[in-house]
Amino acid sequence: MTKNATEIKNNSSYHHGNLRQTLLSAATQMIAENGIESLSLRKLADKVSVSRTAAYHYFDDKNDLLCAIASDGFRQWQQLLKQSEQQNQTERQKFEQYLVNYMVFATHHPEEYELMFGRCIWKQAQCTEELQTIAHGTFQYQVRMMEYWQSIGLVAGDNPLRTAQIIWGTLHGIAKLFIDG
Amino acid sequence: MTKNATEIKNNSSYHHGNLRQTLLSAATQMIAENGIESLSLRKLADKVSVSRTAAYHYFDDKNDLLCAIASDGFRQWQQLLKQSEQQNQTERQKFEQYLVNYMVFATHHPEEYELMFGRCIWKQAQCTEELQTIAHGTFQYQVRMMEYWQSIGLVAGDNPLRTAQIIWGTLHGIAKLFIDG
DNA sequence: CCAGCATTTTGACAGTGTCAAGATTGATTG
DNA sequence: CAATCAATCTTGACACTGTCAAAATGCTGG
Repeated sequence: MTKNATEIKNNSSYHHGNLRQTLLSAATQMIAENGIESLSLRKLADKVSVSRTAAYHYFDDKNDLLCAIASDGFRQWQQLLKQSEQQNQTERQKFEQYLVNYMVFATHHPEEYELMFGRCIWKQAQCTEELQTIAHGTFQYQVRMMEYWQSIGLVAGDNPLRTAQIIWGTLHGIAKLFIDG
Repeated sequence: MTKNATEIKNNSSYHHGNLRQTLLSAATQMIAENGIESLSLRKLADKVSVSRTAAYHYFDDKNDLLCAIASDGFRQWQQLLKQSEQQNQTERQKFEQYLVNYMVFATHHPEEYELMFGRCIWKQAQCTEELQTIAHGTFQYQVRMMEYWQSIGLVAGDNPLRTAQIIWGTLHGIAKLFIDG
């Protein structure tokens, strides 16, 4: 039973303290353990020792909660991108690290990855403003990296958007193959 | 209200006649229209004018029904593969047709495609024997095609399994990008 | 005609998301 | 300090879901 600081509950009080964060991290953990589809708001509430509808004060919806988790995932992932950009020396190393990072993230957090890129959120305009923004941001970030790599001739082609799309698609496909088998 | 022969119901009788096929095609249609997640056995039963648990005589489970639909999808797809192999002349045409067919199938039947390749079936051993067999078959079929193409030098590489995996992954990724946007 | 069988229905249960109304508490102001 | 208020959490309720057990129905061979 490992608890980090965000999961501490003020036991003695009716009010929780920081329920929103607690819900988010508990839900993320449950998803990582048992998959997205086996996460229910009620089980989540049980785990956090709170009533079944408590989450509705912080999230419109179950979908809204999932979007928040996915947003966190994108934040985390973008941080990973920046890291790999700083920790390596040659541009080629950075590019390779970029590819590797993608696969590592996807295979180490398969359920969260599925949540971020899978249909269950993006299908029909169920996507939060916030999620859309941050996801778009990370994609733009990658397009800019690609643009630079193409400008210095490290990657072939002259249409960074298209190239990024293809590479993303390829990595996504391979990652799914790895995950699903 | 277009009905094909498989959807005809023997209205006057308690017994349906060919409920299994009727369920399958009605479910396929509903999935194509409103997505996988909005298909419920009860709505399906309503649409077919039959009681909610009638399907359980033909399918163990909701999952079993989905697997049957996916199996049909694979059959249909494999037929498409064979067609493209016969209708074209040069090997290069055949290869290109193979790639095109994949994308056409994925973008024309996005929901069925999602069902076939998405997680909702393949996740945790929820996959039917039949589905596993036929899916494996179509994949093997493609590996053999790839093997041939590599043997005549049309496609680079000498490991058909690996190459097929990569191409599959790539196509899958790009298809998902097309579908989800 | 009737017994047995395949097929379909009814009843029931637990689980789910979600809304409306109430209960509790910490903070704010007079 | 006490009263009020707003934020926070809980209870009750509803419709919907998948699924099981038991009953009902109709077809079919003897």
